[in-house]
Amino acid sequence: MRQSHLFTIPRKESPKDEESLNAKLLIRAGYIHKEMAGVYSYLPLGRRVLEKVMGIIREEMNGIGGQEVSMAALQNPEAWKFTGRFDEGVVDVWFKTRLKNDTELGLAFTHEEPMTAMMRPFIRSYRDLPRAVYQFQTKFRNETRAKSGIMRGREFIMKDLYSFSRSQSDLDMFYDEVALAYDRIFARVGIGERTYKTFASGGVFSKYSHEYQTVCDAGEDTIYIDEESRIAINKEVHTDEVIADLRLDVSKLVEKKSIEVGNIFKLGTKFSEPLNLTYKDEEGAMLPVVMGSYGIGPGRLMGTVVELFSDERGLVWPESIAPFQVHLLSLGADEQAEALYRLLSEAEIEVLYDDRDMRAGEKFAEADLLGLPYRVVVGKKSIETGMAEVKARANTDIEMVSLEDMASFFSARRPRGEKN
RNA sequence: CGGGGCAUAGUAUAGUGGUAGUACGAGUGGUUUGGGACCAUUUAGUCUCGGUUCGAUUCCGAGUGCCCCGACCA
Repeated sequence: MRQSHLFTIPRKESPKDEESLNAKLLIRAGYIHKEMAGVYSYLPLGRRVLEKVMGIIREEMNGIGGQEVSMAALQNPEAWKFTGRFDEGVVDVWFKTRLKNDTELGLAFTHEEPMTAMMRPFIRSYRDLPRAVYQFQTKFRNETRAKSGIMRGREFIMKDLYSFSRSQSDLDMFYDEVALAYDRIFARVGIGERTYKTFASGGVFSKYSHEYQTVCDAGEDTIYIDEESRIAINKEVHTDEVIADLRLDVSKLVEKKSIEVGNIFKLGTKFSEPLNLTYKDEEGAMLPVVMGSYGIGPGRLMGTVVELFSDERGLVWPESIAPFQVHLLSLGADEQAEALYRLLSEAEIEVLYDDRDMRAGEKFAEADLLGLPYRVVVGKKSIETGMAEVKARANTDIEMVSLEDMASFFSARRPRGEKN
């Protein structure tokens, strides 16, 4: 993409109505636009990052048999009445609205009830199980206090996966598969080694649930980590019983601030029973389906990466989720830069081409702010030598690469998992 | 929801009970061109409502918005 066509404009100064690093940088760099407290729009660059994140999640969800759907954000209270969760006294984050005829509706804050109800006609016997259904969908939560930029908003996209199994043991198996898929997702996004599968409070059907907590000072959560075993527990379950149960040594636990980037939860029959989602087993007995739910917030994940990897000059994207792989800057060598841009584009390398007529300093500063993994500078020297300078955003090393080798240079560095 | 703070051009900030200033940005002309250049010129602003006052952007009250701490958080 030509930067002269990109409608967003980086700015030098941080917005005064943001305190969190992720919001400051993403707004400055033109990745997001703030609509109101806790509500952000994604601009072209931000949208591309979000798509990359969702692409990785999608691949991993499909890899464990997930089938993607897209459920409505407007919700009929009907299904919710079976669980009592339409009641404001039970769930206080609802946004509600009304039809012209005065029927009350809810705006999705999660989808257990509608999902469970939707699956009823499709799950009849044990032959229809197991199933895993997921979506990327906008959730609305009327938080009393939005905070931390895109980390805790009132409207956000969530990947929510729901599993449907015959038995608790089948659920346990699938749950572990999801856990492994989550590990792969966080590793691919670049935060694997800082992300801990963390024990958190469970529900009626299991002792614990698990949260994926990424160690980061900007986090809202507190976890305790045993580095040797990589076992972590949320502060909320930091009790003598739990520590004994998990055979942890209190003295070895290290307290850390962290961001909850995902969670996995065994629901059991908590929803299938009240909503009457049943199947017939081999003997013809009607049994409730055993369910699980598994969430990841792609936007929060993006914010976490910003918090973790940015430096004083701006954003620093891991290659796997960068909006473009290469930032091509022309410094007074437009002809060569144009040719290189065409070459890279033909090789299907994602390039943001700074074809604007601006001073070098501004181009460098903006490139640093945008944080694309590789910066390629085509300047006057390139005209004579046929070489361009390649620099990774994450370090200071500069490599000279000939213009004709550039496409294969970057093809070899293409992040894994990408199809093109 | 409890507590605290803030609200001035597109952005970031000064300042004053009496004609609102600076920087960046943007427009125009020119000189520049490898780390946010320079000159000239133009552009544009006091959150809303009410009160005090001859006069309010400034003081007072309410509202709204935003930020932070806490509470809350499938």
